[in-house]
Amino acid sequence: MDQPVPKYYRIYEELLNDIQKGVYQNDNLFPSDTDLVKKFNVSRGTIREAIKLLFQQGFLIRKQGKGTFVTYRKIEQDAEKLIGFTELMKKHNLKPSAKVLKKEIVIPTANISHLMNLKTGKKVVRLIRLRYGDSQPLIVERSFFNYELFEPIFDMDLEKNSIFELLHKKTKTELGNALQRIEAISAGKEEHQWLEVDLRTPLLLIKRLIKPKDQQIFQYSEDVYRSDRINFSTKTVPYNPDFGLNPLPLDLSEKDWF
Amino acid sequence: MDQPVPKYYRIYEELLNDIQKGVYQNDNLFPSDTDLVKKFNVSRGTIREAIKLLFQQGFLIRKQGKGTFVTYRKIEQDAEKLIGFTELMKKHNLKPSAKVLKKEIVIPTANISHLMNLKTGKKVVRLIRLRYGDSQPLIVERSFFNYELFEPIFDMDLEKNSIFELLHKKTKTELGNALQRIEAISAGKEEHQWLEVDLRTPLLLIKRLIKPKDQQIFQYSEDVYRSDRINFSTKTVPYNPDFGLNPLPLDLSEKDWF
DNA sequence: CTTGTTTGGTTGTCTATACAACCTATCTGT
DNA sequence: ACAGATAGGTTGTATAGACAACCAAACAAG
Repeated sequence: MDQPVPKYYRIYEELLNDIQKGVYQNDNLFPSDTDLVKKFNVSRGTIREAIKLLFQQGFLIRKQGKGTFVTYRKIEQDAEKLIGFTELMKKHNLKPSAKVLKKEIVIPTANISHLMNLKTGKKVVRLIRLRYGDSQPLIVERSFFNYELFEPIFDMDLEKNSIFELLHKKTKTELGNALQRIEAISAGKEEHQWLEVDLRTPLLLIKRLIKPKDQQIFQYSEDVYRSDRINFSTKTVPYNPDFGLNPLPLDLSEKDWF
Repeated sequence: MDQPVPKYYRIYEELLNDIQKGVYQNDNLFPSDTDLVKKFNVSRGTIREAIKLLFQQGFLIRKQGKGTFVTYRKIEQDAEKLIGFTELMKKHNLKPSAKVLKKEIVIPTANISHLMNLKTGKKVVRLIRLRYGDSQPLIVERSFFNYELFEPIFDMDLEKNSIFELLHKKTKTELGNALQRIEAISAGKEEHQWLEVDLRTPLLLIKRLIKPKDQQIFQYSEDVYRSDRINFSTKTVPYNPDFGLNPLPLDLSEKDWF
C-alpha cells in the first residue's frame, strides 16, 4: 500500500524544490552528475533517473559535453495566479515597456484557425512585440488576434499600452480566462537578436489561448521568456509508478488571467 | 551531424513497429525483459530504456511481478483516416449496435463548459452509450453534446442509429472535424462491468472534441476502448536527444472524422 | 596574437549484477 | 479437496564501471 518512495524520486523532489526556490540563479548552471553523485551519495544511474524526470517536464535542459541548465528562473510568478505583464513588472519595481516588431492582417494557417475556432480563410491580426522591464528585453510575444474583436484598437499605440486595457476602455470587454502550456526551448536567431541572449540559451515558451468573458477566443500567443529573468513556480505530482507519461505540472487547463 | 542512432532507440522502433503490425495479438502479453534481452542480445538496461519510451507514450502497460501488456490492438484503424464506429464495424464484417446507459440534460462542470466553448451555466446533453460489434462490448462512449444542436434528435432512437446520421437527416448538418487524444488507462469498475474485462485490464481512452462544418463545437467525448479488440495505428518520431518530453504520436491535432 | 593540441570536465549509452517487490503455478500437508 | 508453502518467473530499483561523444579551458608552437 504505502510503499517506500524510491531514492531517485526523493532526489527529484528535492532538486525540483531547489529549482523552484531559485537556488540555481547565476548562469542557470545546474550541478553536474558527478557533483550530485557526491552530494546525495548514490550511483550516477540513480541521479540520471531523477534528472530525467526534471528534463522530461521541462525544468532542465541537458547538453552532452556542456552541462545541465535550469529553464525556470526568477521574477517569481505563481502559475495559479498569473497576471498581466504590466502588473508583473510593477510588482517587481520594473518599468514596463514594449516595442512592436510586426503588426499585420493575415490569413492564418489552418492550424491557427482551428486553435482559435475560426472559419478557414478568416483574417487575424498578427502581432509581434518585444517587452521590456527597465529597458531589459524579457519577452518576445508572438500573437494572433481575432480580427473583428481587435479592430477597435488596431490603430492604437500598442507600445505604451496593455492591449487588454485598451480593449476594455474601448469596448467594455472584461477579462475572461485562458489556457496555457509551458515548454523549454533553445534560443534561435530571432530570440538571440531580440532578447540579447546567446544562440541555444535555454528559454521558456508559453503558449496561450485567451478568451474574454462571454466571448469567443480572442488571442492565441506563443511567448518566449528569458528564463534567466522570469520564473514560474509549479508543484510536484505524487509518485505513482502506474503513470507512464509524467505530465507537465502545467498542462492545458483553465486559469484566470488578466 | 548524422550521429548513429542508439541501440535502445532502434529496439524501440522495432518493437513499436511490431505493436502496430499486430504481432502481439493474443492476450496482449508482451515479451518479458528477459526474453527481449535474449532476442536483441543487449543488456536489460538497454531493453528497459526502449520499453520506457513505449510505456511513456502509452503503447504498453507494465505491472511489477506480472508482465508487460500492449494497449494497442486489432481492428486496424489508421489515425489519419478515422471513421465512424458504424462504418468501422462494417469494415470488419461486424454488426454494430449500441445500448444507451444514460441520457440526461445537465449543467456541465466549468471544465467541460470551457472545452466546449460554452457560456457557464449552459445546458448540455450527457450521453453514455455502450457500443457493440457482433454483440461484443467494445466501447464505452461518454459524451457531452451542445444542447441546442442536439435537441432535434434528442428523442430519437440512439441505440439503432448513428448520431451524426440522425443529425444529418434532421438538420442537414455536415461532417466537420475533430481533435483527439489517446491515452492508456486501466479498467475501473464501470469498464469492468460494461466491457466485461477484468479490473485493471489495459484499455484505451480517447478524448475528442467534435465540430461539424461551419458550426461551433458539438460534442466532447471520452471513449474507452477494449484495446484487445481495437487497434489504432500511428507513427514513430525521429530520434532527437534534445527533446525531453516525447509526445504521443497522436497529440491534439486536426483530423477529419465522420 | 593566432592556431592547433592537449587535458580535464561534461553528458549519453551500454554492460553486468544484485536484490526488492510482486505475481502465479506447483507442490505438500492436512 | 483445500490451504499454506515453495519455487520460479516477472518488473522495479540500485549499484558500479567502461567507453563514446561533446565541450571548453589551458598550453604550446609558430
